[in-house]
Amino acid sequence: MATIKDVAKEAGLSVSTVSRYLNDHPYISEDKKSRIKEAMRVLDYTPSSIATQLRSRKSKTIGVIVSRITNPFFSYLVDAIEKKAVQSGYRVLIMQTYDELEAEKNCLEMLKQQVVSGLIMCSVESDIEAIKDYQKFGPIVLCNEKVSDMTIPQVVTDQEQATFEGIEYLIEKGYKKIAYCTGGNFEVDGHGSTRTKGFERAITLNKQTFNKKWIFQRVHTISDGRKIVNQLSQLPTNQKPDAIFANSDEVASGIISEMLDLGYQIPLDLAVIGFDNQPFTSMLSIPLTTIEQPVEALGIESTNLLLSLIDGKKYQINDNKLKLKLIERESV
Amino acid sequence: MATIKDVAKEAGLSVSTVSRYLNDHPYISEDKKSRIKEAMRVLDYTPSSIATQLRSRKSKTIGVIVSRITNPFFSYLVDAIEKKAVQSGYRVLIMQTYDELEAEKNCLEMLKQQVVSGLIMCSVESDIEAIKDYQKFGPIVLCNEKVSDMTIPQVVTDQEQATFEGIEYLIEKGYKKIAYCTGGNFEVDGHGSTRTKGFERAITLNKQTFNKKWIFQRVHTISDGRKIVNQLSQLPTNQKPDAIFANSDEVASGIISEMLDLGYQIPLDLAVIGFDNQPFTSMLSIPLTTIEQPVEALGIESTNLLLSLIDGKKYQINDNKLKLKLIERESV
DNA sequence: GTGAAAGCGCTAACAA
DNA sequence: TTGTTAGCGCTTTCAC
Repeated sequence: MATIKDVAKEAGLSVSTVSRYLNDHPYISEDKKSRIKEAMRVLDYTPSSIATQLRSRKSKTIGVIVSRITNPFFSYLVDAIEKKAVQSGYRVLIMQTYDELEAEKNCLEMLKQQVVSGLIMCSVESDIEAIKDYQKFGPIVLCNEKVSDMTIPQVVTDQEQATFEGIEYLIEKGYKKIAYCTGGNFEVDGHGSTRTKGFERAITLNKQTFNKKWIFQRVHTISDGRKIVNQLSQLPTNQKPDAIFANSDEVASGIISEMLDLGYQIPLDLAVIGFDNQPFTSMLSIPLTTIEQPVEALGIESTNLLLSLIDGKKYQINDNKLKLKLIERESV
Repeated sequence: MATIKDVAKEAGLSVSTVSRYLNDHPYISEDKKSRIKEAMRVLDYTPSSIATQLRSRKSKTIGVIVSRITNPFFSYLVDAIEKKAVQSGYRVLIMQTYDELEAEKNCLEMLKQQVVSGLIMCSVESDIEAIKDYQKFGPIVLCNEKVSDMTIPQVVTDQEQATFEGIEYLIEKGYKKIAYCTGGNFEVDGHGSTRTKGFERAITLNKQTFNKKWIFQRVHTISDGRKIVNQLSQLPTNQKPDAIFANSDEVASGIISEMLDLGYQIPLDLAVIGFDNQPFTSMLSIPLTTIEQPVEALGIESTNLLLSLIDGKKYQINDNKLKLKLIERESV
């Protein structure tokens, strides 16, 4: 591989002139410019990104932390982030945690090791203080994860309110025994707790029955959804919920699918409301009623915010498109 | 940020000794080891990955090229690749091309710039010679993309045969006018051409009608599937196909969904066979008959192969799990 | 066992 | 406008 030194020699110039050319510095004569260009062509030269990074102390790579890329919500998020980042000359390192704290710590280390110059966390397992510890190594933006500490930049929607409205929608439709699923832990702050607050507010405000057996924690996949139905079917008939709020369309479709397999009817035996509005949900055998997340806007705003932070600039998040929306279909 | 120099000073040793410790060299006294460990702890030291890379000339990052991460086939592939890579101490840079040659070229440049030490191409737009040009900068593995040139390492399934069997399955079921979708160009070699060969072989062998109007090229998404139905409905009744082979489950579900919206029945008015067996396909209103791809095995084998190549070792691909499989459901 | 020193490929003062 | 030079943080001879 040719180096900047080879190019300088070939062009009969110094490395600094070549470096200036590479970095679009002013004050280079047209004559030298063309000699450098020619030398680069002859030697098939490309600057070593690694060397540039070491010297200039910036990596032009951002890291994106997701729990599972196979969750369509995350793949659409990564899609939006990647497009925006590439537009701005950045690359995207993708890191999956599978909800494991240890894995997330390793991702945060990437910031310390200067592998990435910034981080977008689309899922978070660590507590706030742990994340704050890493902020000194580079900007960290939380995407779709709300924390009360406003010193951590975050791009969020009002999931508390949307969940509240989703639960009220069930209540208005006449359902009285509402089950609830979360990806995190019900009592503990952290993953999913914003939505849980909305759920509790709606239940309390409307004086609905609350039953601990109707709460499902740490559920994520289609298969988790199926398991919920199996647990539900153990319950005595008078203790069965008549509706369930699922924390993702994957969980919701697992629930519906298992219910149908067991010969039940949806929404007659159980109304199901999902979260995300993933592309396939309108085509399911029971088209899914769900809460749409503005996934593209979330990705774009997070990336804009992070890149501004990397450049030490201010960025005003555009809230207009960060709205959740209830999509009424046939599962409720 | 503390550097190796700071650690050396803190421990009262030379940088070379610290470097040796970092690289698990033999011949360091236990005494010094603990002094170094302590100094690292005190200074909260982490080696700069960039500097290590520059000096040791290896990047510990692999690049993965996909056309669109939102296609579940690719997100599951990336999932498998990422897990395997992380296990081996590598990171994954994700790059989307959206089937654009220009974007793919930029990805290949990452290899030349030494940003990545190897590349897995899960989609390819460039011609073989262009890819071969980049092999001198690092190993490139094709994943699920077959080319005749065996000097390019590739991990593939027998898509020609699976497509052949898929078409024969339609014929056995009594369908006589079979339409065909491909992500690439029908006549041209390249993306999708292996499957096309299987299609042509089955049609010819069984003396089936072939109609150019039943061929759909460069289709990828659900919305592309819907458009196909719109084109189909322009055809005079006696020229309409009675079955269609879709190149992905996304295209297949778009076709089915649009047909149903238009009041047609599946498979009565049109039998549809998909490709991939994505998780949601069994839960669609018309459960999809499709060809399952061994996506996890493809990801794992590609990664094993690439990492071996990076280390200059041989790797024998394990073909056992690289089998395609027809999943019979209700859309045929 | 340990240290001194050269240098990976590049950028950016500082001089000229 | 251009060149000289000192590093960025690390690894790796080579000497002791």
